[in-house]
Amino acid sequence: MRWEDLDQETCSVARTLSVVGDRWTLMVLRECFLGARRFEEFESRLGIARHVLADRLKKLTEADVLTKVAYQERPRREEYRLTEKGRDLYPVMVTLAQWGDKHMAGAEGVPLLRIHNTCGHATTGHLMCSDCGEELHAKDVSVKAGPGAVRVRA
Amino acid sequence: MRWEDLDQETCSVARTLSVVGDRWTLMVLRECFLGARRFEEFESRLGIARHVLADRLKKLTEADVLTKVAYQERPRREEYRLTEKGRDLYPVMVTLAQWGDKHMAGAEGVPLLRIHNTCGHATTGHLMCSDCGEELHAKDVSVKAGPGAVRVRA
DNA sequence: GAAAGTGGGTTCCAAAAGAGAACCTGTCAA
DNA sequence: TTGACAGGTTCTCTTTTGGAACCCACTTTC
Repeated sequence: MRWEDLDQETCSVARTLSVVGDRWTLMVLRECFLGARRFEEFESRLGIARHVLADRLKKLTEADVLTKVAYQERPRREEYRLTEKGRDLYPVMVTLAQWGDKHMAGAEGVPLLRIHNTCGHATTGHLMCSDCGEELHAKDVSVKAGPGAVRVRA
Repeated sequence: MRWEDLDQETCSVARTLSVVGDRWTLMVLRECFLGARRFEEFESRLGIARHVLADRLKKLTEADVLTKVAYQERPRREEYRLTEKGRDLYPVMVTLAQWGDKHMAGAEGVPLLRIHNTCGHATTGHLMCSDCGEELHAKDVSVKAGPGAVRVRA
């Protein structure tokens, strides 16, 4: 299967990955959530090849995950900002980061703490059921074909 | 920067992506959570090139995300199962799927519903603060250098 | 007013990774 | 003895990266 065909899949994970599942794309988005906006910033923070960065920013903009906003005229300069759709990827970032905190941090501890400004404490996000409020674990969740299922998976 | 250097980064997202941030790896893991275990199953469900699949399964096994378990002797046949470390990636899968549900599903609706067996209802996971129990949103969370921070980021 | 700097790219080449198909290895069943 | 099955490996060809150089519209400095 070619990567470009992924968005045709009857699976939300596959469809999401068709947008952000690339080697560099999630790293670019990480920098967005950490405040990066300009081409130069992304390049120097990530050490990514410039044409690859240009391509990823273009694709993310086309996918409406980022948007270009002019921050000066003459010479016109534009920066990239997360859209609402892009900000909706925040839970993905947090869950990725937390897996890294748990399984990839060395003896020296986690590199970055997340502070919940609302309550003022260092926080970890827990995935809770929208219905009963209990924490969701893989073993307690099964899947069922939804309205958009073309074929049912085992 | 080369992809292999990512696990040296002082960032849990980068470190996580060094293990699962590959084009195909997350698709392989999706199938694991949907019940796939055998080489043949992964191949036919994903349409992935066989040598790429072999390579990803090997790397995931080396990273202790999957483990090989013999399910028959003579001829010896082994299947791949998620380890505890692998199952810990479940929140990542759910958040990816939910983003796809929200932003990539067409008019026909979401392809797959997740049922929380504990309460019996179709569920969506919400990321809640471990401390105050409120839902975590990007705008309410800031970052701070943790004990494992080598250099502080802006 | 020429030279250098800035931000955001594009172009080039060599190297690495991917797609697709064919082939290999035990083992059993027909 | 021929085939089938599961799980790979090997081959060739195409696509994508990594890294460096170049470009362009302006501005600032000499």
